[in-house]
Amino acid sequence: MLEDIYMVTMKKIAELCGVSRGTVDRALNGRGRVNAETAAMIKKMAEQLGYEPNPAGKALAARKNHPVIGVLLPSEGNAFFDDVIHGMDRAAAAYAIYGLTVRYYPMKGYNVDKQLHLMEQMKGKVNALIISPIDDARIAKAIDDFVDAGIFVVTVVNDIKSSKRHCYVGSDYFNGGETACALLHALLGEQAKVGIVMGSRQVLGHRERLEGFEHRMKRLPGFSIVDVVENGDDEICSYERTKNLLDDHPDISAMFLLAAGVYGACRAIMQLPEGKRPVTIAFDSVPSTVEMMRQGIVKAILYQHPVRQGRMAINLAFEYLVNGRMPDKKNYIMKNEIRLLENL
Amino acid sequence: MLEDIYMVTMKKIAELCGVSRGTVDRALNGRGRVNAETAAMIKKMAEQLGYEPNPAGKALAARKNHPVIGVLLPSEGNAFFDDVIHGMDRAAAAYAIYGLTVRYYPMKGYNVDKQLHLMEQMKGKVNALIISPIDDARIAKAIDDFVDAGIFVVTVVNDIKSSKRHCYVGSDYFNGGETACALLHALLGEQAKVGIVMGSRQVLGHRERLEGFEHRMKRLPGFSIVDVVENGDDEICSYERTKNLLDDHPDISAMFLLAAGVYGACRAIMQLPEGKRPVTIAFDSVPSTVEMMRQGIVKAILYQHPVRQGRMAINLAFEYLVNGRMPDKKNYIMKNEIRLLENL
DNA sequence: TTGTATGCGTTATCAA
DNA sequence: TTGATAACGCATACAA
Repeated sequence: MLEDIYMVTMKKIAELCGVSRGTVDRALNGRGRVNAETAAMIKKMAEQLGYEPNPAGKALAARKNHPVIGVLLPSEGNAFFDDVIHGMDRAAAAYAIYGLTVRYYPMKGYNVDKQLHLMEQMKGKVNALIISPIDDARIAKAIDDFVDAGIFVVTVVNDIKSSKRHCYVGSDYFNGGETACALLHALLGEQAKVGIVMGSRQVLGHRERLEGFEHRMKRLPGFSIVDVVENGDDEICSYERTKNLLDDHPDISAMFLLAAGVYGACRAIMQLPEGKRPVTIAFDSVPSTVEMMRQGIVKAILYQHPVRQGRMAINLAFEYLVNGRMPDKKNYIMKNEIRLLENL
Repeated sequence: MLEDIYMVTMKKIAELCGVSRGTVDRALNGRGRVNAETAAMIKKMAEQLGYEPNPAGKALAARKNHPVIGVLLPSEGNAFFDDVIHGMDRAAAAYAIYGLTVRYYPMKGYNVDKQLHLMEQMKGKVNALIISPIDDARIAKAIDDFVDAGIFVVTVVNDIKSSKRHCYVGSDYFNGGETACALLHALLGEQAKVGIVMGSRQVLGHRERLEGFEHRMKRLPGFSIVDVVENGDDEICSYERTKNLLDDHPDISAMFLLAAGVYGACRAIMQLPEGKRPVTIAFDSVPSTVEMMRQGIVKAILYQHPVRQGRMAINLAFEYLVNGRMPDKKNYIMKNEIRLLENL
């Protein structure tokens, strides 16, 4: 009987220990005001019986609490986050019955001061923080302050490993780079001259993708990276830099667009005659990229389950706030999926 | 305040209607023994206030009920279902606190009489049926009997559209075929002579995959199907038929393994000299197929989220049994993902 | 330091 | 046909 382990209730423990339910509650939840010996005895008993608190009971009793999750994302003008937020909204709707509220703090781009400012605003207003942090020491420090103040912190999409955040939900960027390289290998065969367009070396995920790509490439002697340009996630810049890249290196046979700015880069690629265009792959199925797949410019994309990332982040915060459950892993990593136009 | 709409409880409705909570319960849950007019009034009030039952309350009260989900799968000796069952187990563990039990009825292969026999055994013992049905009129009839008896029925992995099943969880097989064809196109370019190994034309999903492949191929004049062989999901048969296929058609440049028997087919392919081997793709990342990817025989697979399929099937049954919520869709379709060795 | 009473929202049982 | 009451598991305010 699988469910028998859940049949262990506080009431039962109280009976077995010959104390009241209140005492059991205080002992198990460390609320103090309880004899040290009795507490030890109760804890031991709970341990032995494999007591697990019943979430439904907790939820019911906690109706007066109205925990708030604060969500801080650089989502303005970044279509990828639309899907992340969609996942969050759906999860939030499901948990509204527990009195859970989600409050969004959107920002544009990767300005450290701006992000710090928003974090300052959130202080005292949220019981959990979901953040897509900039990879910066000051941000790490600010996150640690939240954790030290007893706030539950989840990083999503981007991570800061040096911080005390409770856990991370996102993709494996290094593996994304490896997979991209293997994909180009599968598409092109043994020989390729690759042009790479990235967002910014300031962004940890972008760097890791590049490293993953290079790492996988070591096993491919016929592969070489012609050049790597940065577009700062800006479409116009992406267009210009890609145009220059293609002009300078007419021998490029593959393009790897490892971050935003896909549309701009593709516009530059489209200027080449149809037979001369490099095989192009990109990340994420945002609308403009899908359009470029329809046009035949982008051959395949790597998909990182943005909706699930959003849902999972809310999930973890919910479990902590409402059920008092710590995440059982430090990292929740989504697979990098390969998608063609056919299986978008 | 988003959560205010959920603050509508049965108690509140009872007060507003000037009746007791018991009456509200009977009216809203259609348990009978209630005056038609009062029932209508209560329902209207609940509707107006946007009443949503509180799952936590339900869970607590439903501890006395022990709903049982019966799961009938042709899982014996089929590694794909291991993942499906894993997803079910995890979901079941999460719902055990609601007193939910899952009971498995495994079978081997696609014998209609055997499946009917097991369904007969389940009668009266389960409150919901999750089944991977054989595409047969007698099975459809048996499913209808369950539905008529008030049992909630979910088809998973395989479907019978002609039955009254409440909903289907699985993949889009036609799209899987299309995607496979597009993938081979991406890997091989414009020219390909394709050999196809399938399980059985008796299996709806296999037929649909083949149709999807053929449909997508219409846009590829350089593509042709050399031959289609059936292996009955048997490794030895798969090996023999594939061997004959390759012997008869030395010009084959691509192999599409659209069902089980991947290992057997690969063993036949391995007998060809390394430079002469066709580009091979297959479905599902079962261990033996993964091994064939490591060996470099299978270049890519199509992945159909088996774990999520299992989880979702349990989910739907749970929502119905415990929360009384009908599924909001008839079909829950997983994406066909493309995976290389790198992103398995 | 400990016990008791009450309430959260729903359902089931029994009495009216 | 209805209403009252207890119960599910947990948390908390208050009494002892």
